[in-house]
Amino acid sequence: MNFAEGKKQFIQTWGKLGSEWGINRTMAQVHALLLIAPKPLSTEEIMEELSISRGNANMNIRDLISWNLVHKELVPGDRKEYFLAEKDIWEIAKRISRERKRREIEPVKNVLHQLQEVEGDRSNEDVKAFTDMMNQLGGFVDKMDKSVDIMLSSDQSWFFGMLLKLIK
Amino acid sequence: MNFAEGKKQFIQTWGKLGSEWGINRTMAQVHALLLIAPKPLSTEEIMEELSISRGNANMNIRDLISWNLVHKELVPGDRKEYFLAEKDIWEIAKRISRERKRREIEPVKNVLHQLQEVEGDRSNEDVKAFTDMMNQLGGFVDKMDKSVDIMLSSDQSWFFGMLLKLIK
DNA sequence: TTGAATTTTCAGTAATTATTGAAAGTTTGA
DNA sequence: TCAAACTTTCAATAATTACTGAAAATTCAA
Repeated sequence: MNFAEGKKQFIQTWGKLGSEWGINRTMAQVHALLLIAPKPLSTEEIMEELSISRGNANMNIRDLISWNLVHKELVPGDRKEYFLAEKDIWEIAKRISRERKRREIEPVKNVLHQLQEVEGDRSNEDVKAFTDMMNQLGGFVDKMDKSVDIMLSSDQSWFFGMLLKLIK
Repeated sequence: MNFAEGKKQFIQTWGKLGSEWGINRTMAQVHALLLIAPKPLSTEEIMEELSISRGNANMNIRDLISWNLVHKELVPGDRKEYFLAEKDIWEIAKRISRERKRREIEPVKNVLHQLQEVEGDRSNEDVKAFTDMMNQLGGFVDKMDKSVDIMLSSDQSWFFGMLLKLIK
């Protein structure tokens, strides 16, 4: 496979993976493009490479910035903004984890804790089943949340070293 | 909060979480309903509780079965099929992980390995950046994949015990 | 200040994804 | 073997999500 084909396939694959995990396909494609770019790219270049409109490019770049995966780069003597992606994969994983935790896990955690306190006849089997499940889920989400905290304060080799040390 | 409100909120919350993670909202809601049901439910009951059509209920139940999260239960002397969800949260987490690994991670892993072999001028900075990123991503996905394997062969208390033992 | 360059917004539209409901298919007891 | 009970399929439709492009807002050099 040559470079041009490889690039195209990477952008496609990353976009598909993103959409399978609830991330806008185009945002993932912009991310893919920036991940393999040796230099910062302008909005124009991103529009051009992915054949998307200015509005679309702008919104998805902003979104990537709000995930801390991309930042602006200012080139002296140039009015345009350029964009550069974080390239370290462990750092990328941490930033995605941090945002998903904040945006999606913690709100659910709070709801589950609320739901552990529903009032109702404890001898009623529906209420019993509900409360049991809320307790189980609440406990699990708490542990997941703490696991993410550990990961966020680790470096890659320590983290995987610990996790994988028992492979046969 | 009373039971009826709590149930409604749990179904809503689980559906929202699912959709944020790329899972059909209704499938997640059917799952939520079955998770808190003390007995197997029929298609009719699911349609009724969630106000969805027969076709929709049927497709999402099939989907949950294909994820190994739900199975059929046959009641002697009854023609209808009833559905029961796996209730153990660690088992649920494993089954979801197993399927996402199989359906989404492994295909990406294979593509990334392919992409590590793109032909091209190594002195070209675009090619260099591309290859470096494919190597980094390939290595990372391999480690994630192995981590999931460990998790799949662990029990909950061992897994979290190991992971959380270093919390200050 | 001014105005050209650039970025952002957002109403309208397109594309994608999910749902309905009725017809076709299957199963099972008599 | 029949036919009622039940499940599955899928074309049509609805709902949701994403995208465009032009206008508005912003920035900045002169």
